[in-house]
Amino acid sequence: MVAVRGMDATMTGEDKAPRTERGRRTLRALLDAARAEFGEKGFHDSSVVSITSRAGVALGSFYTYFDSKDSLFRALVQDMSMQVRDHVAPLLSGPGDMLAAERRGLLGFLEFARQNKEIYRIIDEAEFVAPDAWKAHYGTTVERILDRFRAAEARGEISVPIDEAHGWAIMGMNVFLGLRYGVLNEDRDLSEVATLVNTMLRDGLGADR
Amino acid sequence: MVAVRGMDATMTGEDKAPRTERGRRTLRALLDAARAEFGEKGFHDSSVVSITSRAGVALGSFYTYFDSKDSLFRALVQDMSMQVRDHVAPLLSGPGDMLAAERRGLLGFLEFARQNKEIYRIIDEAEFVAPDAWKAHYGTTVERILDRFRAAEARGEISVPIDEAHGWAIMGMNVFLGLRYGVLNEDRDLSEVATLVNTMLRDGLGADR
Amino acid sequence: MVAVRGMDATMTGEDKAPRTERGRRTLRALLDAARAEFGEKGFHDSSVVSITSRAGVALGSFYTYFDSKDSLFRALVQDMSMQVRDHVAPLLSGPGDMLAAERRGLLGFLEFARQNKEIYRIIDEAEFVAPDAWKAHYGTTVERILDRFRAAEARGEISVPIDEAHGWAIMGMNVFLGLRYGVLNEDRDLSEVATLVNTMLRDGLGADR
Amino acid sequence: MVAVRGMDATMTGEDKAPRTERGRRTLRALLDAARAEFGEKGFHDSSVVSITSRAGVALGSFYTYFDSKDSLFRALVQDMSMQVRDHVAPLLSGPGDMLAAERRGLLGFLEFARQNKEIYRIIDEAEFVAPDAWKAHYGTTVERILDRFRAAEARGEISVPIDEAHGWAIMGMNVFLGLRYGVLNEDRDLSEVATLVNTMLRDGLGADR
DNA sequence: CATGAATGAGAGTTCATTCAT
DNA sequence: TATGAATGAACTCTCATTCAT
Repeated sequence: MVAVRGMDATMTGEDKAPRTERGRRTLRALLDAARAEFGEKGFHDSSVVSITSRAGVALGSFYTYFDSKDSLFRALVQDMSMQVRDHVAPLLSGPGDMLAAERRGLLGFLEFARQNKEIYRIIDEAEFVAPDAWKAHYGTTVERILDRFRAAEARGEISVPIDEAHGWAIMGMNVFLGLRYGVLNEDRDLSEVATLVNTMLRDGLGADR
Repeated sequence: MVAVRGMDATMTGEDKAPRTERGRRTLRALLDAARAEFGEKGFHDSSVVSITSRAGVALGSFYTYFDSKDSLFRALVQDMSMQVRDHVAPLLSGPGDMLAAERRGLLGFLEFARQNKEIYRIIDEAEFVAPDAWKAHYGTTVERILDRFRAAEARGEISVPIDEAHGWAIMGMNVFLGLRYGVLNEDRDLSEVATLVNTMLRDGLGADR
Repeated sequence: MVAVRGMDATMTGEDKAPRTERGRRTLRALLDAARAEFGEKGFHDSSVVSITSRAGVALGSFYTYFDSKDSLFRALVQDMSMQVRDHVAPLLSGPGDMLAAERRGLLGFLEFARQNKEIYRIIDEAEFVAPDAWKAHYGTTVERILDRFRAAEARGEISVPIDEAHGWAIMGMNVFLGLRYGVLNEDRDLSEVATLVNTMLRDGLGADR
Repeated sequence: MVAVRGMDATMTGEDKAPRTERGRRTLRALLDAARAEFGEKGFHDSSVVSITSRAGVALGSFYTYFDSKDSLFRALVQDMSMQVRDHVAPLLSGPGDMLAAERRGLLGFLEFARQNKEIYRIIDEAEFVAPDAWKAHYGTTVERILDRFRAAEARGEISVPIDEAHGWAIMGMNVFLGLRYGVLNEDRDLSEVATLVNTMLRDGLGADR
């Protein structure tokens, strides 16, 4: 069983929070089942019956904890989003300059994607199933990237004035690398990939140096 | 009515090609309707009835030309894929070095995404609806990027040895920029974005130059 | 409402057995409705909507108990098959030799066919709708006939060595007589028919005796 | 291509008779295709498109010759019925008494069934698809049997007074034997089966002789 | 006569959601 | 809180038949 961090908090305001220990267990079982189901089959091929039977609870119990299949999906996206961040954030602080930190962060992300392929899929499918949740995730991700870059800029580590577009570009890079080397294939050493891309990010591809 | 380039050719081998002029018109109407429908509502919220009524033909006529809703979607993805390429390819040849060409290509892509938001959505949703078509599209896109980069490397325009990962990174950048500045919002001058990112790609972000 | 003997048992292994009393009632209603519907209109002109509306339940409830229209039909054939046997079997034991028993069995069968015309139709249509169920029914019927005949042969009641073909011949006779005098018309005294045929079976038609 | 005897005549009064040689060829192609299709797949799984494409003619041409799928089926049943009779009838006249003739007839029928399995299936499925055609076929078949038997009775070859029920009984025997040893399996020498059953018919099964 | 595109009623099936127990 | 039967709208797909060319 996968620990679903902070889900109780996440649910405040939406859906229905459990009041007993038994309820807490049922909720957790449903969330784990949903994560597996959505990860494997995608939102539309997943069904509430299948999720409840995976979870070992009755169909009706689903609606004790969630308003709808959609709302479960949204709750899941929020949670996954937090998990990614929790995994990557600590790696960003540490010795060295911003680019070194950024390399550690990317590597951590690639490893995380490889070990949690469902999370990747769920978050990405949100673009079509729960656009708001998708935007919330990628919007704050860009914000964080930009915060780091602007701090580096202030410290003089970066020579070009940082623009929002830099954030989206970097994020796009990371996401596609995660998809290609984390999720779709495991045919590559992730550390190598991280270094390669980090170098490009630092020095560019131009020959005139 | 949007011209659906080469769809007749695309359909060879799958689904059923029309043999009369009337049939050709019906097929085109269906393709245009489907493109609009899928673009607006996404695959799962689109329905065959809705597509046929948009197209002004009877429900049954759909199955005169397509084996299933899925197969129409796949045909559409293939076609959209070709359209993107046909729009961008010519921009890549022209004066200047590879990075200049790359900038023109990115700008063209961003403009195309802004003007053809449905295409963007359809291709991206394919990741979840028709993974093979998605892989075909992004796989060949990466190949083309790498071909260009390797040629530039051979000419000495690039100082680092090009690796497949560079291709995925660049593509990810472009895709997310297209999404952010082409599809989601029109709040930004695309030329500016293209320049900004192209500069980063050439020189990197590092201050040590 | 017709009692559907042993259907609960029959359903074990296929389709879904009800777990509550209410479910049991719904299942029974569906089976009764299906029997009437298939009997009247045949498999292909029967529809699931029509069956459920006859049964007074919602369309969706059908799929709570059956995997498909086909699987209901198969379940029904199995059940009908058992009903015929249950009706005829007791008549076969009793006073007198095998031919006397056989006469009682045929008469019972003819009467049963006349009173349960739907059963007749359903089992026979299975030849085209559910061939395996059809073969199961007629295969075991022949086996039983042959068992009885071989026993009679062992007791010396029969002068010719019994062969499988005798079983199929006798069964064919019975089936067509059931169709003609039980199902298609009621213009004949069944006892008379049974006697007539039984006599033929005992003595043959040849004059040289 | 199978010659479809007398179909032109059969069609008089129903459907539309061809007036040109070309039309005659198209009609024949359709009939042959339909016979194969119905024989293989049964009435309901056969489709008009499939029949026309087997026949190598356009879908629309079907309705140049037939009023409907049903009416084609009926025409086919009538034709098959005649074919069976044409095959069996000559065997019934010849040397020996009625029982000897009857044996030759049964053998001919079994062989015919084995060589023309589609015919068997089509005629039998008529019970559920075109009951009138079915009754016409089996009704006249019984009549013919009874005519032969009554003649034999008049000649003193038969010791029991012949009743209609004898006809149905004999026919049922023959039909099931045809199904079992002609259509379903070819594991048996047909001549042996015919002899066996003929003997039973002459002498009965009783031991007291 | 031949063609094949067009039609649309109708079928079987799915599944999120409700609710009585 | 848990259960699972009941519901019915919605959907995809089939196919006999019509008809303009």
